[in-house]
Amino acid sequence: MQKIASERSGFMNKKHHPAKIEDVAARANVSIMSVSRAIRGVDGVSEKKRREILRIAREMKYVPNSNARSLAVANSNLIGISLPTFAGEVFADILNGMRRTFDSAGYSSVIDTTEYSPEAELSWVRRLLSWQPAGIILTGLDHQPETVDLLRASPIPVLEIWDHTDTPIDICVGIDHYRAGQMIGDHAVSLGYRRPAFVSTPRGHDTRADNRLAGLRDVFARERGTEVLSARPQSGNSFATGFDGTAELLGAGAPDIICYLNDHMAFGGLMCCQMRGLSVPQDLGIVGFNQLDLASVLPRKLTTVRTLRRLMGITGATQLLARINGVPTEKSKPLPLELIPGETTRAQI
Amino acid sequence: MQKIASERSGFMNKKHHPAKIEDVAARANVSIMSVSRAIRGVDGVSEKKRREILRIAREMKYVPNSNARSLAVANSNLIGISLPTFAGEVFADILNGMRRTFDSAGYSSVIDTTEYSPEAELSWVRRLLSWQPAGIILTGLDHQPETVDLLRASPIPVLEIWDHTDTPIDICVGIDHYRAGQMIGDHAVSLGYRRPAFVSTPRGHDTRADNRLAGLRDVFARERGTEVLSARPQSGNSFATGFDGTAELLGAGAPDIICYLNDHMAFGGLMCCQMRGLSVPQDLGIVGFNQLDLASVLPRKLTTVRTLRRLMGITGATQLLARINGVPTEKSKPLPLELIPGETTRAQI
DNA sequence: AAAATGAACGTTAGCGTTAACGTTATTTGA
DNA sequence: TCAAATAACGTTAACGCTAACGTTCATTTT
Repeated sequence: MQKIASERSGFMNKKHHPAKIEDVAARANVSIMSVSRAIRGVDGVSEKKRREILRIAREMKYVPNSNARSLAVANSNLIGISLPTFAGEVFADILNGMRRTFDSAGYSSVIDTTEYSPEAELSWVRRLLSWQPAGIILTGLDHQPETVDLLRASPIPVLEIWDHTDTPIDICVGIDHYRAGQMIGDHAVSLGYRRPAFVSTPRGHDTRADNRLAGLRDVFARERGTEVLSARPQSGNSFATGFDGTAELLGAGAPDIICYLNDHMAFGGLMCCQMRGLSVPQDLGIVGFNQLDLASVLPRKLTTVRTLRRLMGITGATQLLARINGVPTEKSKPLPLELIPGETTRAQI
Repeated sequence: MQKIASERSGFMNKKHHPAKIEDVAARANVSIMSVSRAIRGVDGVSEKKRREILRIAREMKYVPNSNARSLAVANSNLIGISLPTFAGEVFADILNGMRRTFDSAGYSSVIDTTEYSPEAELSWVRRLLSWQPAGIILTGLDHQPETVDLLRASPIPVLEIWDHTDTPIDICVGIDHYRAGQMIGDHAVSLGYRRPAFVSTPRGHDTRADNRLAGLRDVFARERGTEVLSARPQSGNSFATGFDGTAELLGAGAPDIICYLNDHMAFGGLMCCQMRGLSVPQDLGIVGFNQLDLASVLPRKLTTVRTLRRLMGITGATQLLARINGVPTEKSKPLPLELIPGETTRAQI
């Protein structure tokens, strides 16, 4: 004597309410559970009935309610991801690696960007937790204390990606940005450069930029006893930042090599040099970072550092999936860096 | 005589189960409903008790279960978004515009990329529908019939963005790509060009590229009676595509102007010309699209078409929110295009 | 002073699904 | 041939939350 659920709406002057499992069951003359089993592909229904049920479900345009499912099984197949920004290739590459991995494992990813704000990250984490995600991914290591508390208190696996530390919240996959700065410094020193400079953005919370600068600075302090000039112009985009930062540095001091936060900025720098009639690498060395797509068409090969971003995404996702499935995993996994010598720095002296 | 829910786990050798509303209620000596009301900020609790409850909830690190909430109220504050790709500035710009708008209205967005596959779009739409989202956004107009059926059958508002049509699934905000192609064609014709070519990617389902090419083709057919050469190399990225496509076209015919799917490809083309010793615009005209960041640092201003992508995102999101709130909205809203004459095409003759 | 009001709570009944356990036919084994 | 095993179902009770309606008790109104 149960009433059919879809009748609850009294009269339906608009689009009618979507079918639920109950409606499919009624129409197929089976119990709700048989429909549930048929839909999920678990056994407990005969092949004949399963086909029949699936046919009817399709006919009725039945779409399972994930909220009800997640509530019943007390978890979801969502992976929550926090990125600083969608701009640029870097995070898009990492993201693609992760997504491909999650997709093929049946997980969906929900993404938010924080624009480099730990407060925004915290509010995202709060929202995420309310969805009972299977896992959470944060970019970098710079979090609000409450973010860390919340995540530690929850049973949900957490991956910190892009940066590297031995003491992650849970697990960590990334590169050592300080080491990257050192690599660039070592290379520059080996080529005989003496007056380095660094261009990045004025973002308060891009600790990767700070770490790379620190690595570079330490090498030059040790090997040459020189300071690293630094510019952080507030420009609209990476290309402009590189251009403006270079102009600023060329006005302020007389660097013989400028290192940039990424290849796009380095390109902006190259354009600035070209405009001022400076030749690269004769008058000035230029070093990028990340080996971005742009570099593939430049007539002069850019000196840069290769970061395996896609691989990082895949590795991170794989590690997180392992954690989710209870497989023991390494706390922290650093990815290799490779300095790519190019023609925007002078040849070995 | 109700048992405390958190005790259900028998013994808790790991992190204990997260607190639920019931636990907070017990600890605060009030009913579940008072906690619910306090958390949601609706009235029905005294200020004194509300503060007390919120304090306790925070102490217990209580996080509401969104699945249960969505199930109970039969909707969510999710907006599902489908994009072709995260690569490139275009969709990142649109996305940023949309996200900002949704965020400030209290909605979260869940995003998926289809890599230009309508099949992938369909499976995403299916998954989306199961989450009872408040709205759905698709990029472009090229969908599987079943996608359209599903969305038409559901009561959920749908926005199609980036492209333009008078017969959207529900509502539509974008630009007319055919018109954009015509604009480029008109400009090229007015500058006296006679042998146009077009470079894009080999993606089967980027109908925008096809529409722009069609617009360009029709103008040249009408005004000059000439064909448009076309190259669609399978390269790794936009820059390389532009480079390779240009090489291909220069080998095949003798175009006097090449139009590209976007500025990045145009830059690849410029680099190809530079390498071959061709001077732009004397030997060849170059036209980009979208006015991307890169263009801001190029020494020679690129002829391109400005698209208001961020505005498009904001407009689209605003329209969709209006639909969600039952406010009457226009079916379809085209955004303006502006041709930006530059120095990579010859001056008016 | 009795009645009417309203704020501040609590109770009940779902929301749509699944896990766990029943029940009924059908097959199998000795 | 009959108990035992198995396949194919159905029933019941959650999952954590909220809408709708009850209840209580201090105010206000007449």
